[in-house]
Amino acid sequence: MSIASKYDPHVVEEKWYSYWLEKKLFHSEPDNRKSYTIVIPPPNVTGVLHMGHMLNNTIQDVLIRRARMLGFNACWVPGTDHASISTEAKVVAMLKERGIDKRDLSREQFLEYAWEWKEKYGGIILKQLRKLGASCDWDRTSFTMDEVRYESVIRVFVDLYNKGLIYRGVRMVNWDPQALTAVSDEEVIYKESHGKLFYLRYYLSQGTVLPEGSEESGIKSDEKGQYIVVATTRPETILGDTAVCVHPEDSRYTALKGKQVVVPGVGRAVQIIMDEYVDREFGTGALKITPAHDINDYNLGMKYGLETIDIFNDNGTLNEKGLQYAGMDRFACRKQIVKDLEAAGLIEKIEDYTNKVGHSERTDAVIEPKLSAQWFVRMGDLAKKALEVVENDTIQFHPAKFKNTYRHWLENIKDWCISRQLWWGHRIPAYYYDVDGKVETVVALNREEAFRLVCEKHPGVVKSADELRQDEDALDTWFSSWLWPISLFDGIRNPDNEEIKYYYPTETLITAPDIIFFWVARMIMAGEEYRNEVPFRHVYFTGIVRDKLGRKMSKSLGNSPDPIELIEKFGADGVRMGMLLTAPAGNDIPFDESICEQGRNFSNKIWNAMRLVKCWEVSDELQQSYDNGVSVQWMEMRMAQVLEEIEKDFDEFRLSEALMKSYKLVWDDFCSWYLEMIKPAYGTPIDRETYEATIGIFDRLMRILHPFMPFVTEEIWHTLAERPEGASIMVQHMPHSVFYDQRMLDDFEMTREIIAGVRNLRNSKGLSPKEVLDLYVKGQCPAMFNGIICKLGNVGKIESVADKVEGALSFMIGTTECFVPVSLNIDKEAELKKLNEELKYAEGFLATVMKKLGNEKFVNGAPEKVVAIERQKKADAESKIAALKAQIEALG
RNA sequence: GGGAGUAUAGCUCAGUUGGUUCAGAGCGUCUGCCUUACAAGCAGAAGGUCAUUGGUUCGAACCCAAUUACUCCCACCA
Repeated sequence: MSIASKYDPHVVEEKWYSYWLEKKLFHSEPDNRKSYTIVIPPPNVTGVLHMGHMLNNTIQDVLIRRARMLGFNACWVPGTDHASISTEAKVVAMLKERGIDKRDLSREQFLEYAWEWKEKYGGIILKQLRKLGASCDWDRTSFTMDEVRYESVIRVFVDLYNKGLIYRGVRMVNWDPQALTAVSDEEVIYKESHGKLFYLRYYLSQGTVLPEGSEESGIKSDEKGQYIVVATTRPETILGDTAVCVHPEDSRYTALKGKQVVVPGVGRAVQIIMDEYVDREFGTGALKITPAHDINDYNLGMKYGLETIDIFNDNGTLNEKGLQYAGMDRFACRKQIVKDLEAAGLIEKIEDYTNKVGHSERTDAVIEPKLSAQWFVRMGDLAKKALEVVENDTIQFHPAKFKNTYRHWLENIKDWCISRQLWWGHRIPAYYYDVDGKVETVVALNREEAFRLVCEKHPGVVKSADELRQDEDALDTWFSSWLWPISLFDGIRNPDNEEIKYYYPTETLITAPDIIFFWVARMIMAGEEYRNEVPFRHVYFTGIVRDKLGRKMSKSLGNSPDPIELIEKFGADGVRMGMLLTAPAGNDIPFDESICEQGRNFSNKIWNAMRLVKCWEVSDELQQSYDNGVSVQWMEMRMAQVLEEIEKDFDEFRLSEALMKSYKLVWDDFCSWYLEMIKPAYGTPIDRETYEATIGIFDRLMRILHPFMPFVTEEIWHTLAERPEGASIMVQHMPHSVFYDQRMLDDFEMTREIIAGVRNLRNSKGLSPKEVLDLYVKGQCPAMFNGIICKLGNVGKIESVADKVEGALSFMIGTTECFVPVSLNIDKEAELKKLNEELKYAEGFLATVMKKLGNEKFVNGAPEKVVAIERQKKADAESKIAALKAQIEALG
């Protein structure tokens, strides 16, 4: 038979993926089996596969394939996310390249381009997932903006609004005065910039008299009166000042409590407020408060009921509140106001100062914090329920340490701002109209419905639906993602449909820990609100894939390998295995291409094991030998033992451990031991019974490995035996652990050690593996595997002896002495040295044991079992020491 | 600034309720082998003061405290 000695994944992977698709093996329909559902964390629709996806989706595939083989109705639903911010940014950039400015387009025109873009690049990432072997039910592929998902999102918005859980409020946004739009936090780039820190004088209001002795503190005075000094980097914003704040425990300013100061150059008297927010060390410890132009100031303004004075126009020029500076650009104003204040003697000093200033990623303009009306979801009750189900382990986190992070966030949660100043996304279904010069709002599923509501509320005010003005903003992308596990099965629009009842709740969510708040927490909230049930039972947090220097993978660093190229190089199975081996849950993965080599080598190892087995000539006449019978028995038991461990690992989501154990079971136990044990001598046949047993074992080993390495296992499974048309390993039963005899396994461990001892002896003495040696054993030794020892150690005969053998090399396994007579001269010096070292070690060991046993507190305090073990150790050590001493004496 | 986490062999990680000499695995390294499935392989070996310092205990890699270093998340420095 001619089978290539190297496994070639390329043909195999193509072949089996098409086969699986063709036989509809990934597709799921509700039936009477138990469901096992995973919903994919939807990747950005215009994204391309990176290493993070590889890891995440490999894990999902492992779990879903295993569930399928365990007899569940496994359903893995794929889909993509419209990702408002990043997709819109990409479309804007694309338009710019074509010489089109977004501002010149209408909303409709822009969206047309955006959909065009989506059609062109959307879903590339899903195609790439197929290369990885992902067993998604592709018939169910969804998009967060397709019809079902769109309607679900809008319905939820309307519903929450009607329940009073959605409201409109004020919030500080990052305003780009050049693009005339708000930009997201992610689009703000903080740059170091060299500016000045201006120290301004705020005089106390006329008539204010401070008590004696306050001069040496923060309060100064000159001919014009008493004043305090406030430091600022943005002197132009004093036009919007409505307070000055100091720390309540700052002794320099205690006298100021309840007093007022005058904003320099503006003449407005503002109150002094006291709050612990102020950093006493910074500047003079006094802070000017401009609620309209700084988020912290805004919060303080809310807390103390301060007036909010917005001094800017949208384009960054001063408005009428800017007094004589109205119409000037904000930076020109800064220069002018400094000049004017200096002239008026209101500036104490100016220092150089370096700080970080936010710039717009799109236009590079300096970001202006600006108050604006936004939509919010009330988090109170939703958060409470979401916290509860994680605290009481209805939902389990793996690893559990993320519960802490989760708790902290939910306990300090703020309302969720869900409006975004974007076009690409779900447009907010709020409609505005005017009644007596006042703007009124209705929220409805669509314009017609809105019109109907308006007619009820204010009959005759609005003539037609077209007159209603719909909100220009789109919803935060997470406002659609949080419904994903429900909306995928149409559970929002049709809450009682068969699919949602069957597939929901899903089983496990696999995601990265950095979106625990954005996504995980909110899905839990939505699940509680709309299904009254958690969306998943387990959350498996993957690590972040880094390069081998520990840096995050990023495009700009160019340190992210192309997963598709990796698959080309090492095969999908190799890459999958490489990723999983170094990826315990929640740990970051320092990724190095070379770890995929181990996976590739393993594929090859299995391939060659198959080659070996398939090239044996099978004899029907030959009786199974005793040794072969024992070998089969041992392998079966060993497999049962490891399976037990693997099952436990899966229960605890220790996937790397489970894979490593499977790896060693196949490579070490099966290939290195079992196959060597039963391998017939060259040119001789193997008996049928052993052969069939071996095929059976091989078959089950492939099933164990299948979730990790789907392609190579399918290929080999088909090679091992004739399979009916349409058969596939992916729908075979996963082997279960069965009873095994621990004694027999322990005996074999001893056998292994004896064989290793003999081999080691050869190695260290330069004896050829071809030279047959004899073995004499003094002490306990299982005879069951003697034939195996002879075969694998190339031992001629094994004899049990009562006394030590003169002139032989020796080694000890526990308290058992093994002697190997050799023809060559024994190097007495070296032997003595080795024996003395062992003796020294054994005596040291005995000493520690004796110390323990001599300690009354130990003997009385420790459990009996532990003491008994110590006594046994003492006895073993003593007999070992006696044996070693005897050997040393014999040599010397 | 607030919160969370990590520290064990050259690298990546196990180590379950404190109790066997418990200090482990894989990779890498070194030595010897082209042995008839596989050199993408086979047979062996070496490698660690369990970050540091104290404490609790008969007994600590494990529990407690402090220190040091690193990582992540959130908020952002007037």
